[in-house]
Amino acid sequence: MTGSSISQVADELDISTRTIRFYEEKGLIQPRRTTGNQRVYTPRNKARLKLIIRGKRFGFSLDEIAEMIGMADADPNELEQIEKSLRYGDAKLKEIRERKKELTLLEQDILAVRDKLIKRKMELETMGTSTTKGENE
Amino acid sequence: MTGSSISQVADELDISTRTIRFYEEKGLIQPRRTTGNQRVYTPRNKARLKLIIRGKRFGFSLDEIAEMIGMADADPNELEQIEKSLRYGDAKLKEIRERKKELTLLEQDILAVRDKLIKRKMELETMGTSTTKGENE
DNA sequence: GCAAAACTTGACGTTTACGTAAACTGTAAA
DNA sequence: TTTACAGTTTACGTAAACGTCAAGTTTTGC
Repeated sequence: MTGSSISQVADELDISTRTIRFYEEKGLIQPRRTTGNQRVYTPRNKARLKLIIRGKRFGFSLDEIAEMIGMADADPNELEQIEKSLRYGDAKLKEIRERKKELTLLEQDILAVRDKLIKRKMELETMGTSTTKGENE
Repeated sequence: MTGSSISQVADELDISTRTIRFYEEKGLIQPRRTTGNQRVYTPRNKARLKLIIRGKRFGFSLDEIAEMIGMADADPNELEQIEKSLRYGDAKLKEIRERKKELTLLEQDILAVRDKLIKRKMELETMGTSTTKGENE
């Protein structure tokens, strides 16, 4: 129930301790401290870090992620604030769904190239060593 | 059949001309030139740019994208080269599929936050104006 | 209880991905 | 042809996201 140290978390999530501290500087996480002032990470803190990393992998900037998280941390007593957060979250969800579609497009782009390469490979294999330059498109 | 100018492409793809020239500097595109040395972009060039932009949205660095594109440009006459490209492409496909899964996780993270916010909102609404500070979890 | 390992806060350095300005050239319209 | 706009290269500037010391503090293992 003690929680993890910063280097344990760094190992676990495969990021540097500097990165973790940097995210804290930016206000993305607020781990507790020991009496000796060392950072302690709960599972919840780790989940938050995972979310950040995940967001980053999709090209979201830390500022954007901060907003997403700001959403999570919004003072839960201000109705106005909650509604703003909900709107922001919904926009992000829409964006995420669009990216899913684009990811499929990217996948198809690569599959198309792959198909061409495979066809060309088969040609080369059945054709023996004759060096015919196929058309370029 | 003349192709587009750099600013036309910039408008079309919603990026700056600087960005387009920068991608060229990095070797990601090679548009033809007019007799007056101005860049001319074919639909194929544009498709390439779209692929770059798409890749960027998934957190791929320009260097990584350059590698992907290198795959597409591999000399189709060298069997060895083709096989290398295929392996590279397959690796990228695997990566893309992993990202798809993660994207779903990110979506779920945000949905979870959303649910909490909605619950809290309903509490506030039914509860009238009493300012009770709920527990923080 | 003491050295070694891990942690702390600065603070400056580096890379990526462009922005921006300068100084010049090509192109289109009146 | 001149004028104005679009394009070209070169080069310095910058914001984001960390990397990398340095110098001191805390924790841990013997």
